[in-house]
Amino acid sequence: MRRPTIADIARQAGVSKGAVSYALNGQPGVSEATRARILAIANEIGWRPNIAARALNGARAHAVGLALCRPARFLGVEPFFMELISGIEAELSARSYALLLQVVGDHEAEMGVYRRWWGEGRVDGAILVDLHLDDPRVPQVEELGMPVVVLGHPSAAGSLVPVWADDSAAVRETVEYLVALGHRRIARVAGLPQLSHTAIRDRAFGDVCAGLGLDACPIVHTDYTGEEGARATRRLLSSPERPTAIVFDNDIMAVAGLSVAQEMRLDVPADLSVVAWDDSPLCQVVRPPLTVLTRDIPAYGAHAAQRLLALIDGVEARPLEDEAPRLTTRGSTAPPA
Amino acid sequence: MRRPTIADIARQAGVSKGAVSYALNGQPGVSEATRARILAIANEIGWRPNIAARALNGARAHAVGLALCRPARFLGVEPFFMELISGIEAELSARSYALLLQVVGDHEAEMGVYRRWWGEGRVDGAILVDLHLDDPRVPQVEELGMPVVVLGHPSAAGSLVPVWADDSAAVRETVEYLVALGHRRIARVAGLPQLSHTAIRDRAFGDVCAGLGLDACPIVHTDYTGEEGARATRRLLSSPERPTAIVFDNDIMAVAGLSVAQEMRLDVPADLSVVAWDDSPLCQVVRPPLTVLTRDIPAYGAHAAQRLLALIDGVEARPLEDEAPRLTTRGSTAPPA
DNA sequence: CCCCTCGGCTGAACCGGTCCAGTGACCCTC
DNA sequence: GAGGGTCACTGGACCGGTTCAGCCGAGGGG
Repeated sequence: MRRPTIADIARQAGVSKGAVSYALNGQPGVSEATRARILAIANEIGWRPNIAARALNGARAHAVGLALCRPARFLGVEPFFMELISGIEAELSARSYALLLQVVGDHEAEMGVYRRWWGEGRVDGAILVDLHLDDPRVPQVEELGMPVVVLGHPSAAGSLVPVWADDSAAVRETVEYLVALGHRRIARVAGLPQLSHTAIRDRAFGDVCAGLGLDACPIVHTDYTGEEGARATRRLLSSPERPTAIVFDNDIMAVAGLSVAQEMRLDVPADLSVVAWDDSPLCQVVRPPLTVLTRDIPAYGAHAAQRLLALIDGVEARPLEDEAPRLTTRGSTAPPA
Repeated sequence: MRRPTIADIARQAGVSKGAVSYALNGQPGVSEATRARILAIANEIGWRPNIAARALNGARAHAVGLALCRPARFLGVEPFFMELISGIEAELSARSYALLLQVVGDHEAEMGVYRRWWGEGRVDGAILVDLHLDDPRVPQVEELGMPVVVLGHPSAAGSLVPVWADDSAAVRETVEYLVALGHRRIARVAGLPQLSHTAIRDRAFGDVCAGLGLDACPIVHTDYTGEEGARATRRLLSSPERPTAIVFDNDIMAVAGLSVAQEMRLDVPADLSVVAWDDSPLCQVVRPPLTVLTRDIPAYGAHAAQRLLALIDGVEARPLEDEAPRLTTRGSTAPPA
């Protein structure tokens, strides 16, 4: 059962292919009566435009790409990506754009994917995530000439359109809140040090702590996994000057840290306050529920998709600073005992 | 800067388009010398085949679709989908197939997506997940004539190619293990009752409990969220005949249940044993670490992708029963006090 | 009444590949 | 040395749309 084409419609309607094309695309050149007849036939025989044929005429591919460059076992852990994707999706599907997804092993493979997608005309643009310091992808993508929106701070985005949130403000809010509660020894269990947002949060953390005249404010870097989060927490809590509050860079490490504290017979929040970055159902089911830095991740994705679509349409896409993460206090933070 | 086409290569090599096509596709019809020359030129100018042009010749779209039909906030929670996707991906990208992803609100929208993808020639096939009892998508997809692999039990897959795991065996293994430990009152906190795998697990649970002559073995249905998992656990633990072991249908509910038990001053595993379905880093960071039913989810996705690619290639794709989930015991299960 | 305009439509080129029929050139063979 | 076969390659149709130039007829203006 062949898929119907405009030639089939043309034959049935007794007009030319050209007329059918005009009718179906809402362009002038056919009378209303003919247009209605053609639309009725198209509808009846279940015609759909063949995107390949459309794309061949220099038109858009009506798809954008997203390549994720973290090992599968890390990806699954964090709700972040799934939420981000659903936000991107919502925006794309409203405009009938498809999302091409690929999980890659490293940046080289990721660039290979972009080159292929772009070269084959599969996508009209892409969204770059997890920016690194001096990210090699930025100049390479710039050279490729593909429309790209970057999820990350403008300082690392080169000439690409950035969509970002003010992590520094969030760090400041958190530390100031903890200090207001009476904490003086605050630690940070951070993610991968080569990620640009890790660096930004690190610097903000250092600056705020110094500005408030706090004692040692150690930062430990991890790979975002529960195991490393647990190990980092164990180390921090075993030190002679153990912190009374720890800020974690994601939820799974925060939960792991919570478990470690309880294992070490420390009461949370009396002996240790815990803050997690990014809210997730997980943070609310553990006891005590975790104080978190909340972001609207789907909105974040949606905004990136909007900017990308604008870019593809040739509209000048301006950088977008999204809402800064907000501190949501729950049971895991309190004045130190 | 226009993308190079085979016409450009032909001009530079001084041959016809046809010869270039043969050379680039490894087909006979050109001498090795000419082929080498053409490949060198193609490589030099960075030529990539335009998939639209290829697809137009009745060739494959070289993409498969996956539509996920759960609200975004549920999707993010479970690592399942991300792991599944990365497994599917690994198989697809090895064959240079792309994955089209869409998050939809309901089955009707999902069918709309499939109709569009298939009608537009965007995909060569799709993978159907989260089968329901009497799933309306099955007959509709059959009618569409699109190659489809179903992740779910053959009994619900109609004429579509199923890839599934023996959940019944996993349920049996779990209950028998708990009974061997000395448990007599075992409960199950299940997922959405309309899902076919929930029904299968429910039935297996009932059968095994009855077969072993156990007392009341209640089943509570939820929407997979931590909140409902917590509520279900609270209800079960408040009943006069409270269970000494609970088997949860996912990890987040198991963690929520664990928290509820600890809140109610019940010791896990002394007063209550907890088993989670699907291992995830989460299960290992909480205290005690959870006994789980482990599946190799990426492999599951990879197998589905393999079957789908076979189907697309016109090879008869046989149903595939994947490995049954294995019980991995950790600290959350023990003989009842 | 004739010319001009314009709406409505046709026919064909075009996008970038694939693939088939056909054409020489060359070699082998009887 | 004529006939047949193979090899290497060419030219062009084709896929399913879009788009443009051009054509025809009706209606309006002078």
